[in-house]
Amino acid sequence: MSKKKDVTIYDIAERLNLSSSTISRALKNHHSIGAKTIKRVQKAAKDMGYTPNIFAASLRNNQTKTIGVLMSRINRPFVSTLISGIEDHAQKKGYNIIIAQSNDSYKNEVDMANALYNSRVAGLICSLAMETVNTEHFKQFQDKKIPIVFVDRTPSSIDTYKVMIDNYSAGYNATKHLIKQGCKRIAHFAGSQHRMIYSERRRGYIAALQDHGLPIDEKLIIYFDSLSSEEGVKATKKLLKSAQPPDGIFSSNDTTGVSAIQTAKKMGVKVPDELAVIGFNNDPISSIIDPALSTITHPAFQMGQTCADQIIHHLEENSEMELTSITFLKTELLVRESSSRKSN
Amino acid sequence: MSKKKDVTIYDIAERLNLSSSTISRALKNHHSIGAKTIKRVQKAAKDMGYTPNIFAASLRNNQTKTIGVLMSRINRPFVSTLISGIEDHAQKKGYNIIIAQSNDSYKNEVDMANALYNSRVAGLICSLAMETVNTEHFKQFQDKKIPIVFVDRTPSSIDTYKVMIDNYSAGYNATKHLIKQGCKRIAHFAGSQHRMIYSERRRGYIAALQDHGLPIDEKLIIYFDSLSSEEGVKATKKLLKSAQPPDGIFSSNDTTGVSAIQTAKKMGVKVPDELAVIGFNNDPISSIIDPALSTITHPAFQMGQTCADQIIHHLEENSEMELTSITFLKTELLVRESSSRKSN
DNA sequence: GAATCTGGTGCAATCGTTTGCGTGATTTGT
DNA sequence: ACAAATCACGCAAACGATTGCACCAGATTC
Repeated sequence: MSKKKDVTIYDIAERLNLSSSTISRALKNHHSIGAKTIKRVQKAAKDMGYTPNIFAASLRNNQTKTIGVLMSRINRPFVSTLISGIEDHAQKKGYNIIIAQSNDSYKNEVDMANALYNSRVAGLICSLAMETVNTEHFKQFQDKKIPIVFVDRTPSSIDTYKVMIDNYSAGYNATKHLIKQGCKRIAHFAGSQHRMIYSERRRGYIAALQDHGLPIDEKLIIYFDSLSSEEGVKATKKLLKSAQPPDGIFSSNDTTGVSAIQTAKKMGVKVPDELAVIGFNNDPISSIIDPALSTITHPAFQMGQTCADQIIHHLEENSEMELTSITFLKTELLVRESSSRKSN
Repeated sequence: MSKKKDVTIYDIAERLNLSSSTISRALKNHHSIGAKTIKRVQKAAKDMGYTPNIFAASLRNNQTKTIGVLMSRINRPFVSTLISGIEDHAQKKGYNIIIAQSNDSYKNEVDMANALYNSRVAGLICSLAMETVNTEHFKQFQDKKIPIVFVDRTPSSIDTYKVMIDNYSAGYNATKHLIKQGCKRIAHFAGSQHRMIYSERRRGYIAALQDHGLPIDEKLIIYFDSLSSEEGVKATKKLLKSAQPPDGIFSSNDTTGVSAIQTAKKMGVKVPDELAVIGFNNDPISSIIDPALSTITHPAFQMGQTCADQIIHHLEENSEMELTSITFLKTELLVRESSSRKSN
């Protein structure tokens, strides 16, 4: 019935005949408080079931222990694992995370960024929506010195913390691997070129072809809007039906890579012998498809941890200077059947 | 450099020669404030870039617009989609969600529950860890009248909001489907029987067998700890090598269902003709495996929305009475090749 | 013209923590 | 033994929004 009032430091103070200031300090082991007093206070606090009121503290200090996380969509293997990593590290450091998703819409991203700003998060971890070009909505954070770390889908227009993989090298290696398998006409499933992760993968693909004396054929580069499975099927069909079909595909994600395999099989094209395929991300589906899809592995969980670490480190060291840094995490080429030609 | 102070209602008051109370009221369209004043105030607020300080408000009102979400693991298709649904609805209603994961450990669940409690969330949405038996850690929420909705993995020991599917019927239907396909010896991959969702699926399985005059063979029921793919492979091998191998498997999730298919294929057992398989959840992998895995579909996103709706509705209507209700969402039998015998 | 309303606004206390500064009491140094 | 340093703690003012109550001018009523 009666809403039990929470116990406050005043209640403890009264019980112990001390002042609230002493309680406050004792609770945080302040050195100016006697050791026995600290003991007494902490014991009393526990006994009385004291819970600090974070609102009062946040109000007073004008800061929180909450990190905002803004992603395109939560329910994708890479993203959910990333978040899992963020949560893991944040939790260990005593931070909460509050999450929001843009659904890859620019408008939503802006709205959510504003909402997180209004929630007065201590820091922000963000992966851009597919659509986003303008990044004005992040300026408010910068103005208030709220650290931002962009992860995976990073903007080139903002200098701040970035955690990413070397998409260029990954794209290069994936393509090179196909070349080594004997592919001569390698197609590329490219994502939105606004997003650096995709343009870099494409750049790696191009460079690998060039370095190995293969021609660049723009007809072999298919640009996707969302890299969805439907798009993958459509593109594969078109490619395989064309006059000079490819003998290899480097796909910017696993979803479309899997679609390529499925479509090829349906059309009677042998994978990997007539068409070698490699994807990107190492999603669960990549190991389930038959033949299993070769891919590039992301250390998603670790990326999440790294993001959280960067933010928290910045917050705690209050290093106003080094507001920018780019961390690259290792990727690996994971060769499976979809690109392993027996002849090799 | 200089930390720009946030603009407060006092700043607006000063600018407009009004009092802070008037500003506060005008900002919420309080009826006792003149219409022109409201206009002026709101315009000034916008112009000055006013952002309400949620800590001050929360402190004063002793309530937040934040919902805690406690899940086993975030990076699983079902869970991440669920969260996506929660976020979607919460956002529309102006609530934030803060998430935590137990990693299916009881100890973590307790810690996280406490952390969320200390964060003073307005409500809690939780899906129990595999291990959890004791639910003491939720009592504090109940004592403070903080609404809880359990989703999917619900406890039987607490009367509160619950959002779930009818696992009994789903299990019954899945099993019945296999029977209709001509299966005579149907195995069941069962999850932890502490979790009602798994015991109910098992109960449905048993009932379906009985209703159709098939014997119950405990040797055909395999109890899993985590329903992981490794466990799935092991169990399938054992079953198929046994003296009387099953001709059908009803698996409590898709992960082990897929493992069963893979293992059967590897062992030269034809799916579905020699072994029909049906899973649960409709994870992405279920449609990728060849033959595609029949399964039971969960409306995960909608479940998330429903959870958020229940909490928020409770919060806003302040209905102290109806503290309990169980919502069942529809599941559907999704028949794919892994259980479609040609003869039918 | 006095009394009563009413719409519009201000006063001041409150929520619980934090913290700069001040003050007694005890210890140290010489 | 006395000044100085150290220790342990309390006072009181913030932090920004909310809200019960009081207040006042003008409108209405008799």
